[in-house]
Amino acid sequence: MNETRDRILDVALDVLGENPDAGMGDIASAAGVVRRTVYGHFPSRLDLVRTLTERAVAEMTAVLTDINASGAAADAAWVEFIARVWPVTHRYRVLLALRRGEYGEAIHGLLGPVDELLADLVERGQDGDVFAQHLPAGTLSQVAYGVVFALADDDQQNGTLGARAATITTLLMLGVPETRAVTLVDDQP
Amino acid sequence: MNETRDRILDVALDVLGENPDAGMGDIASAAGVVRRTVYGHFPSRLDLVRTLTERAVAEMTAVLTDINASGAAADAAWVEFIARVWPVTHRYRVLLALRRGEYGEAIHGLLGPVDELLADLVERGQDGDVFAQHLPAGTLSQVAYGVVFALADDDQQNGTLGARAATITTLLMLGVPETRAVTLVDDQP
DNA sequence: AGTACGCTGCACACTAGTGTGCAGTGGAGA
DNA sequence: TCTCCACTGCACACTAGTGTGCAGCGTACT
Repeated sequence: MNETRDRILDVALDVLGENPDAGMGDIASAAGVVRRTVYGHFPSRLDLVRTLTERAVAEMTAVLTDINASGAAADAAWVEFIARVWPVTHRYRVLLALRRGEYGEAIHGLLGPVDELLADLVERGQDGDVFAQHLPAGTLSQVAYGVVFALADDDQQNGTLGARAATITTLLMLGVPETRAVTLVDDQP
Repeated sequence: MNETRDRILDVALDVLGENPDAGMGDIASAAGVVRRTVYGHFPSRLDLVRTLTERAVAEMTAVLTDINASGAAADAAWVEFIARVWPVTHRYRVLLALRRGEYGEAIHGLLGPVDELLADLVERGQDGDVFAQHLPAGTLSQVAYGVVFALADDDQQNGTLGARAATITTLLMLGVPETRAVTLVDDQP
């Protein structure tokens, strides 16, 4: 049930991914529905965007808490994190744009938990001398996963090639030596 | 002469840096001037944005061609590049936002020359085995200087601390080993 | 057959921005 | 002093989006 609502959400992710300033009308017609119908499911544009964000945040926090609980080394945990979120990263590339822009404030709040989990992971790596300390954990984690989104955005076919490159690039900037980075990535099941 | 025009441009850089969607009215009042006056100098919003971009591009291409002519090694050239553009990078952080958004097409075109020069520099480094090859030169250069802008945006006081951290972070992601990166940065006059 | 419900296709009011026209004002320079 | 010119302050027309109201329509379920 609610297939129209789901289709609107799916399509909105695409449309807003292409152009974060797209209007309700654009989303509606992309979903093969009339604008009025979208308002039937989401009272306001912000509601739609918030729902989208909550979806994304739920997925990412699930992965991150799972990984954090596994007690793996920070660098291995990072590799697993990228490997697991990569398939959906391109779909959620819109998050990058949403943090700035109209609803920045509201969205930023929702992303808070993800930010914290990532910062914790990076900090753990820095404390264990696995990651470099040229930047504070909060900043480094933000920039690193910003790079992941940027690369996912670039990698249109979203192949495994991109996943490997993204993982290596971020490991490098986290201060992991290239040889170790390659080993970690190739050990991935 | 034209001090009002210059003030508008300066202020616009700040205002649009804060909020890329700011209107002509916001820019005008921030410049202590009435909206109508802004239109006196710039026939349309796009004209203003284009002028701003041309300014930034001119500065960056000047630095890059200068460095490219010096014939330094790619990694040393990169360090010099960051050192020289860093002081103005925070001012031009708006460029990040402008590439997407309303005038993306137009702005992207203007940034072309900068993109090419950067890609050339990175490619030179890859050919000489100074930089890693996990990503094509075009992508790697884009992501790396995206990180520079992101860090400049984060580093509110825009101190030399940030410059050092930004340089090291980007060198790492370019595949330069940490020891070498630190040496390069500390050799900087 | 009847009903409930989700979608449609209009209508509307409202907001916020862009870009233009034009008369008026004040100060700097010939 | 007179003139030029930049800036002002208002008017306006236009666009593009948001969000709402309401009658109608078709389909699926009972």
